[in-house]
Order: sequence, then structure tokens, then C-alpha cells
Amino acid sequence: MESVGNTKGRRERLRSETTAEIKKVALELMASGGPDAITLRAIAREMGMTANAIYGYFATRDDLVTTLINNVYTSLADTVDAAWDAAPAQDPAVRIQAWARAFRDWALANPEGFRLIYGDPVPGYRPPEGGAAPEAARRVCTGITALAAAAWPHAELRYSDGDFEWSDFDLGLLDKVRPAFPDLPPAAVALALRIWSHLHGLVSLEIYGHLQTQALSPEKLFREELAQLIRSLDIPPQS
Amino acid sequence: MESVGNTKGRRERLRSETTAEIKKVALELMASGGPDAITLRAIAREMGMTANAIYGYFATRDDLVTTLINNVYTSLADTVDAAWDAAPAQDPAVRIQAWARAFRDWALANPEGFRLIYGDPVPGYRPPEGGAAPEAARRVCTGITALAAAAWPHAELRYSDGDFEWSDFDLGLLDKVRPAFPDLPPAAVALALRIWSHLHGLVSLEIYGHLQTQALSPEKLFREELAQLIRSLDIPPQS
DNA sequence: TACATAAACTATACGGCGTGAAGTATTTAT
DNA sequence: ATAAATACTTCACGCCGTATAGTTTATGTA
Repeated sequence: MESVGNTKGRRERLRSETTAEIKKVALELMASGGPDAITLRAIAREMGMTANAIYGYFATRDDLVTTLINNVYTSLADTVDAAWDAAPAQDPAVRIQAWARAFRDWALANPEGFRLIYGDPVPGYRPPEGGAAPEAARRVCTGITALAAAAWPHAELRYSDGDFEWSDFDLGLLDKVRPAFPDLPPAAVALALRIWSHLHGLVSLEIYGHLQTQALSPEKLFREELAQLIRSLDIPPQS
Repeated sequence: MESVGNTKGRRERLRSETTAEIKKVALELMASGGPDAITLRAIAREMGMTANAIYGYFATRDDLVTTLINNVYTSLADTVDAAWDAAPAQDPAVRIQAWARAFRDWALANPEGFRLIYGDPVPGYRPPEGGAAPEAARRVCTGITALAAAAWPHAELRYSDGDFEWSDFDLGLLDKVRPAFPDLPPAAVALALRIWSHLHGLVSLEIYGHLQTQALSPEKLFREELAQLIRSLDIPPQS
């Protein structure tokens, strides 16, 4: 009965350490060999265990992948949130740029993670219904909504039409967005989603190499995209 | 020595028929079970053959997938090209809309094909260096360049800066683009690529379901994106 | 028409994968 | 000291791509 104080906690500690090592090794395998390299057998081999031992920690391989996705997605969300917070609140243009650059930089630094999150990452893997991944997705989207909200006072005139309604959007998203930005109309959320798709689209093409056969300087293209984005939001300089 | 006239051609014909059937079955499997379902054994099973028999037609599974990608990519390129040609040349806005809608409609009708082309389609598959896929990619990109070229007279003022140079783009692309549009500056190609990334990004998010946890009406979002795109190109109505 | 040849296909096998069932050793709790 | 829980292994099954060798069938030539 836990006489010393850590007798009971020992197994638990070992257990969480092993869990952490499994995830660590899986991420290393992913980094070196792509998402396809995440196999229970390879992880076990790396750890000097049997593949079946992992079943004591994760019910299936998909469960492990789901956990990894959650971790990676959270890391992305943390990164872009931090960049947003670090940028000066007075200047929306700078802030938006900071957010977008953080997103692209993260993707370029973690291409495998990007594919894990946004691609068809692992052979046969299908994401579960709920869980932390949609949560993190909404967190990222909320970040963009903050971005759109910061620009909305200036951009409103240009984007206020389009007859969007609240019912056009996912409730799980709105539950996060509306309390945070009570005055934002549906059109602003639509704008946020479109900004999101622009950034995602360009970075996605770059990460997957589909841009490579066309543009040799994705950086320049991204810079131009950002410049046009900010211009299209009608943000006055030094707001 | 081909005495009758078709004696020699028979084997060849049977061969090409079998090749066609392999591709057909593979595409059916992909349509029903996703890109992961493309396995030599499943194809052979469906055809009443041994998996190894396929090696007489395709050197490896990756070779088969590459061929499929080429076929599917070509079908996409044909579709958008046809939509472009069918739209009235006098009205760039309508033409651009036709192109974009054709792209999205094709993607929605062939989601598995879309993933095959633009995703991380099949376990462990890595595309070869050259081949028809980059070719088709450039064909699609050329289509967008035509789109940008049609709008350039009006959009020039807004996008002519950005200090792009020809060296920023892939030679294989420029070889197709520059002869077709001799007067187009580098900035217009950059604009084309950005338009491409916008459309691709939105459709990609929709196809992969990453939009589902956020927007319930991708159609409306796409319509708005198109409207803003055309507006941002400064195309006067009824040009 | 007989025969050599080439093509199409099968059989067998290897290693890798996820995973289920059963067994073993070690640690913990009573 | 003993019973229970935990961590892990062993074995097995069916899936995969693919290499090698063997077999059947169609073809071109003498």
C-alpha cells in the first residue's frame, strides 16, 4: 500500500516511460523514413522488444498513429499560437505574417509531420470520429479566425457579402469561435477558412513536391502570396 | 511472318487487352477501397490470375501505379482543358469559372483519383523522376496560365510587382508556357501558380475531409472563393 | 506438318506487415 | 507465502511485394 511513497508509482512510471519511448521511436522512424516507416515491428525492433509487446500500450497500430497525430497536431497549434502571441497586437499585418510564416516554417521543418496530419499518412489508416485531432484542427482554425478578426474592421467592406450563415459552419468550431469573437459575422469565418485554405494549399503543394516541377522558389511565391493576402485585407500600414 | 495479316498482331492485341484490364480493375479497386486497395494480389484475384502474372505487364507495383497516375492525371487535364475550350473566349470571368468548376467537379467525382495524384497515394510509393505525371501537372499548370493570361490585361496593375524572374520557374514549365503566351511577364506566371494553389488548396481540404470539421458547405465556400478570385483579377463584366 | 522458341502464366518461397491466442516470468498486494 | 496482476514472449494466421524456377500454350520456321 505504497508504504515508502513511490512503491506503487513505480510500475506506473515505467509504463509511462515506455509509452513515451514508443512514441519517440515512432516519430524518429517517421522523420527518417516517412509515415510509412511507422510499423509496430520496426518500433519494437528499435526498442529491443517484440512487436506484440506494444499492444500492451496501444490497442492497435491505428491507435498509436492517432496519438502521434494528436501530439504532432498539438505541436503545430502551439507553434502558430506562440508566433501569434509573440507578434505585436497593434499591427495586424505583422501578426498575420508571423502566423503564416510560423505555419510554413513548421511545415518545412516537419514535413513528415505535415503529411501525417494533412495527408493520407499511413497505409490504410483512417482517423477516428472524434478525438484530439479535430480539436487541434479547430485550434488552428481558431488561430486563423483571430487573424481574420484582427483584419475584419478593415476587410469588412470587401467581404461582407456572400450570404453566409452560422449554419454553414461546424458547431464544434463555432463553439470555440463565437465566444472568443462575439461580434464576428459568418462572412468573417468564411474569410478565415478561405485564408486558411490559401496558406494550406500553397504549403501543401510545396511539401508534397507538386510545386517543384513548376516553381523553383516557393519562398518567393509564399512571400508574394502573403503580400497579396495582406493587401486584400485592406489593412492600413501601422494600424 | 504475318502471312494472313493479323496472325502476328493477335498476341499483341491480347496483350494490350490484358494490360487494359489490369488498369481497369486497379482503378475499380481504387474507387471502391481507396488507393490502398491497389494490390497486385487483389487485381490478380479479380482477374482469376496469379499475382505474378502481372509482372509480365508491369515490372513492379510502382510501375503500375505510375501508369495509373499518368492515366488519371491525363483525364483530369483533358477535363479541365475541355471545360476551358467550351467556355466563351470573350469572357475571361466565365472561362475561369468554368475551369475552376471543372476542376472541383472532377475532384469530387474522382476523389480517389485526386488522392492518387496529389496525395501520398499508395503505401511506400515514390514517383519516378520524369514521366508523364509531371507532364500532366505542367499541362494543368499551363491551363491556369492561360487563365492568368486571359485576366492579365486587367490584373496587371495589381500584380505586376513582386520582382519575379524567369529563373524562378521550372524550365519544363516555361518551355510550354512562353511559346504559348509570348508577352506574359514572370509575374503573371507567379499569379497563375498562386491561383492554382488557391484552387488546389480548397479542393484538397475538401477531398481529404479536413474542411468537414469546420465548414458544412464547401460548395458555398468555393463559390465565394471564385467570386473573390475573379474580383481580385479586376476583370470588368462582359469583357 | 514437325519442331524450336518465345511468351504467358503458375508454383513455391522469402521476408515484412498487423494482430490474435496462449504461455511465461516478474512484480505487486494480501 | 501465496494469489493476482502486469509485462512480455512465442507461435500462428493471413495479408502484402517480389524473386526464381518450372510449365503450358501459342507462334514462326524448316
